[in-house]
Amino acid sequence: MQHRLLKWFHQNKRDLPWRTNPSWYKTFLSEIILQQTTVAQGLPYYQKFIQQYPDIKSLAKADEQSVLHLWAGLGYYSRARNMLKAARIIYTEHDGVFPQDYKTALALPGIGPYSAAAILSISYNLPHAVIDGNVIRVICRLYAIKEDTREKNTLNRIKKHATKLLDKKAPGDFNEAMMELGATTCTPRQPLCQSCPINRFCIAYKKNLVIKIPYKSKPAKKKKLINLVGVIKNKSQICIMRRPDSGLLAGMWEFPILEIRDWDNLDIHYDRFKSRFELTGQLGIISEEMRQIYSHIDLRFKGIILNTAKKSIHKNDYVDVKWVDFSELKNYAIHNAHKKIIAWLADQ
DNA sequence: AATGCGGGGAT
DNA sequence: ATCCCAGCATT
Repeated sequence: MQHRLLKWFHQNKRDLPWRTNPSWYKTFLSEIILQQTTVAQGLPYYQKFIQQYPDIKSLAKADEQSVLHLWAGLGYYSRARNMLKAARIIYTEHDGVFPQDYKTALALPGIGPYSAAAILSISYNLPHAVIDGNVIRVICRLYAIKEDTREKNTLNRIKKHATKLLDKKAPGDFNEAMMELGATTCTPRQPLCQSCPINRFCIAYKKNLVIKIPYKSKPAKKKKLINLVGVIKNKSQICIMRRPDSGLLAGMWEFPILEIRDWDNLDIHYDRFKSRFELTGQLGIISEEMRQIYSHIDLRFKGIILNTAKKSIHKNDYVDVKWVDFSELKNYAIHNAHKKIIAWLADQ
């Protein structure tokens, strides 16, 4: 099994930038970026990061806002913040080299069981089996495991299989091969079982259960939220604020918002917005409804332009305030929902 | 064990 | 509109 898989991998692996002249740093960077993220989505970000921060020293010495700015749009922003923290620890406490044992790796911020196993196996050929979404799917099908993959019990079974299967001579290649197979052949919806190198070992394939496996229970329903997004203008300047360092979109810049229950009584919302930020001013145009789906929130929002004569403003829970020209907005780490507001403004 | 944390693509 | 994908940290 291992031999067939490895041979397939060597013949079919995708040509990805972290695979040419590999180093632990490239692996580290790519693995953090690819957490909860497809290669297609993460690739341009990897290119930007390796260009701007080519080695551990340059990353360790970067400031958080620069890293968040480069990360903006990719989501799960704590990954960026933790990656920076980890880089600083590696640089100052581990002589600038990624730790070579599992426990020490796991202690780094943002490095969990998956990333530790991935980096240690790929960079140092250490025998740790990775368990990611691809591996879960491949193993569930190989052994026709029908139980809910959200359950701890099921994951423990999968981990046992993965550890047993791991090729101890080439753990890095084996791990990459399993994930590559899951990403390109043993896919969720239309798996290419005919061209799978290990279909002869696959119980789900034999029993015609491939499309029913793996089973995953439904996640909780998303909470619905509605925001009024205030584009507060003083002459040519626009007000942006930075969110607190924890919680949703931590540390990111945005236009000040007001949470509302529905779109009725817009005049009242408008007054509440002004009193919340201790503003006076004239209401301008209001945008069409926009939408952003987060992992646990379904957000609908509209932009509303507000012209004010003064720059005094109340911060509320925000930690920083700036007045900038429209053209300067691109220099700030602004999350995707409010990039949609910027696109709307650009259209005016 | 459950929840919080983004974004995008396919159907 | 509704499905799906993908790890880590905190509670």
